[in-house]
Amino acid sequence: MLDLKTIRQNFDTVQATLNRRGGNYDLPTVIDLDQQQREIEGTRSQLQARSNEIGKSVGQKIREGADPKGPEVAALREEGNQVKAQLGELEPQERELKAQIEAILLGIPNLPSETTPDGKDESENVEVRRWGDEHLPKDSAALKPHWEVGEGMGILNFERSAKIAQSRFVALMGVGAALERALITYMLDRHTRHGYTEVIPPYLVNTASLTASGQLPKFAEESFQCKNDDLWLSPTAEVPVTNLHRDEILTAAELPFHYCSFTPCFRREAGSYGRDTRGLIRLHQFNKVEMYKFVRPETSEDEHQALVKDAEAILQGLKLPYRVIELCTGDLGFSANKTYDLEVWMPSSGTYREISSCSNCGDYQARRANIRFKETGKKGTQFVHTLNGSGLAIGRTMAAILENYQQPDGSVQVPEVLQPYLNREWL
RNA sequence: GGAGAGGUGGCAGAGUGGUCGAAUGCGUCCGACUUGAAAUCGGAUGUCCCAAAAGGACCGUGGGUUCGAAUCCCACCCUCUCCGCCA
Repeated sequence: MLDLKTIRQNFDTVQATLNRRGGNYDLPTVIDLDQQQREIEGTRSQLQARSNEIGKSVGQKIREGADPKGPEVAALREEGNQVKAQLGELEPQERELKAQIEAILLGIPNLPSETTPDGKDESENVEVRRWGDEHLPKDSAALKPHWEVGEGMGILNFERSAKIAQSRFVALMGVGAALERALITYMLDRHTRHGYTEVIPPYLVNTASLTASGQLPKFAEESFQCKNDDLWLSPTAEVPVTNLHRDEILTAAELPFHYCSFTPCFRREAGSYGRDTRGLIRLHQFNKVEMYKFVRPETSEDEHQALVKDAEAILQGLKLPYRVIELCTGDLGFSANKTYDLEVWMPSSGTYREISSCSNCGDYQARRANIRFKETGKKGTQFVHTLNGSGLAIGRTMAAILENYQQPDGSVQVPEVLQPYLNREWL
């Protein structure tokens, strides 16, 4: 959520920065409503002050021995009732205005960072670097797509999953399930060794949590909802982990918090009918290891770079070729001010596919979630900065392994770093 | 699912109609004592709105009673304990 005070004081700058994303955001209305609200608040708080005064003096008079039913007290009561009647009109107006402002603000995305490149859509994203050209498979043309490999080996089963649930689900069988588990463990082991605290959060989250991290109210159709309860299936560990510290005041000394969290993720993928219909790329349920940081504002840019490196380390460990893309303003996610995507090489299609997205959300989520920190000895509080990044999406990692480690004879080699976890060299 | 208890400041915990934004303890900060530290003593210390003063809001949430509500009434949410069931 953007800071109302900032919008008020730097209207033109905020509007211009927001425009870099494209799209239309109704800031003038916010300002207008805010002005109305503040006017009413001024009047209301004066009336409130008078009402408080009356209340106090009634009490005092009675204590001093005035007749509670006498004319002196009755006059005050009468005035009190009048003030109250006026308040009764103003209060609902003010509440309504505040609600309208809040509703609009919750629908406005984060401001892009100054360093985020301008662009209208993903075609204008900027490649930052590539890694692992020496690991590119030799004869890509002969390689099969990962679903054919997996189904051929009997480790991926899409048909039966459609029977159990729907399309866009998969069952992992035998060594496929073991590979999934090995990847999860490998990633968590690596991140915890580098100072991330492992978290297994609830996979069902309430409306307040989804609002805090930015999925609601705008993207309700993207999440699965439990009809009988105020609960949704979490679309990413980012949601529960953000809310670990919702409505908390942390102390400066305990920051930063670095978390890593393995969770299943559930997404309706509404509006992506027909895209990536085969394979592991776009499923309603997938596993992911997420990294998440709560940091002091002045460190967030460095923490962001480090986060990307931590995600890259997984791909490098697996020797999977990838490139790093910086998203342009038009492709930036709702809560992010700056995002790097990691895209892994998929030989069967000859393309790089997103396997990790590492975002700096600045204080945007922290405002929505009301997560602040306090400097000991200093007055007041500040919002923390939050960052999140996949480290990595497990299903897509498996897809990349099945394709990149595929041999001409159809067998698949196990990446070296996973061999200890799987106790085998070949799938 | 049945019965009961409870939600108060960073934490613990008092407060059952006005003098309560809220005792006390812990924690934190400043100072004294000390070579230094601990202990001890003195003082300070909630958050939010408003540019700020003044003022206002906030004792789970939302309503109600009252001149006046942390305190009384209603509804809802959540937590805990016991019983039952159960991974």
